[in-house]
Amino acid sequence: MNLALKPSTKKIALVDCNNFYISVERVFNPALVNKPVVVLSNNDGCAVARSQEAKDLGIAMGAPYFKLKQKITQYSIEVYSSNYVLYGDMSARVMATLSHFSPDVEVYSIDEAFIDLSWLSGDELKKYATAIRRTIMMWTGIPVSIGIAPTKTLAKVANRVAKRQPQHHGVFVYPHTEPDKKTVLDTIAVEDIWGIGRQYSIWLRSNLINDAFELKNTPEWLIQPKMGIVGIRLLRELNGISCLSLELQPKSKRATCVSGSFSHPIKTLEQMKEAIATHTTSAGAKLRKQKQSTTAITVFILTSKFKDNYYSNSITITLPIATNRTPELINAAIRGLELIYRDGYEYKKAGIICQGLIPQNIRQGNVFLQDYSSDKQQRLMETIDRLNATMGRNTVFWGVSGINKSWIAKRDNLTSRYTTSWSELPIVKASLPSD
DNA sequence: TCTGGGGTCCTAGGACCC
DNA sequence: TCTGGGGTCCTAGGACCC
Repeated sequence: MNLALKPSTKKIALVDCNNFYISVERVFNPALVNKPVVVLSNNDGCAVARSQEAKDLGIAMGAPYFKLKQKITQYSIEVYSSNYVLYGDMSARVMATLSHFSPDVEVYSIDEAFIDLSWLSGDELKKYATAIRRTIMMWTGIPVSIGIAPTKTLAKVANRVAKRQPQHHGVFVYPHTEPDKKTVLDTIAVEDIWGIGRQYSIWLRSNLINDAFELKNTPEWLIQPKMGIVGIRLLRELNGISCLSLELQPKSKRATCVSGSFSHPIKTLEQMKEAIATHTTSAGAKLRKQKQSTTAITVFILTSKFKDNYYSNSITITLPIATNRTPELINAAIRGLELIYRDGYEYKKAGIICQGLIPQNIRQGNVFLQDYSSDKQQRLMETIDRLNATMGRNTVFWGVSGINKSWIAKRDNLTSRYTTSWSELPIVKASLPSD
């Protein structure tokens, strides 16, 4: 047998926060416990998180808000705009808690982490994971589910079992014997496997591969032509052969994107310039925080795809020198915008993507241009970032970004940033019992 | 009136080079 | 009829994830 195909002996745990955004809202507003709650996407567009009670009422992931309004009134569903500052801060607390339990933590997303527990014996796993779960609840108030298996893909499967089957109390260890594995994999529909999305599940089902057990036993030659190397890896992971290792160092980003829908359509170039300049300003701040510079900037604009007269366009501007300075970025973005903007359309969304990111300390000189490194410009950017960090976002901004910003996204039901803003600390209202 | 945002990886195909 | 071969780099588009 090929050495690389040896079954994994690792014990990988996937720790996943239950209904994360909802759980965060509940930490700061316990009255929401046991009630149907929905959190909306940016611009209050559609439902991105639902409590179990809301799921039971048939609120689908991604359902547009305007289609939900009737149900929301009918069942008194609580609705919140997404509060990413608060969710990000609570996420960091959960991840910090995990690092007390394993030296090897891969933060996979805002609400999930893979951790290595390979040093534990099979018998100790359940007890240890239960302790993790209890500690996270105690320190942060967030409920989690934990699935443990020899590969990441199987840990995802185990996590699903932990979450769906209450008898396991939120912790499930993937079994060792073949019949037990079959029992678990039989319950996982093919579209619920990590890495199988809409297109692949349609194809798999048309080939009579309907669940994880059937996929596990499909020969590689059948999968390869359609799903390529990704499919082969997935198949092997299901068979206990590790193809995806733990990524302990966060990889530096290859691209950074800032985009957004408008509260109402933009119909003039002037307003669009404001929007693009605003997004570009955020992107610049992101790049500087990541200590990266960009070599190219893509501008894109589009109208609603749900309406007639659809128009979308994009353009990529290559920068003569990699930069993360807002004025240079805005110049390039506006230049791009002017090339793709057409009058007579109602634009619904716009954004920019910075690509070809490189570490900001590597500065590739261009012999035709003077190099501006480490001069007043650099100090100016640092000062602006510091002011905005300490005195609030947009304390200092560029005039071209506009002042009114009537197009800015809606967030009508926003909770406070309880953990990161002194002015928004939770208020405890105490009243003395009257006799 | 109202349909998210920010990412990753992989592949195919074209341009270009020797 | 014939159209080198091998390699790299870049880009666009598809599929997926949370």
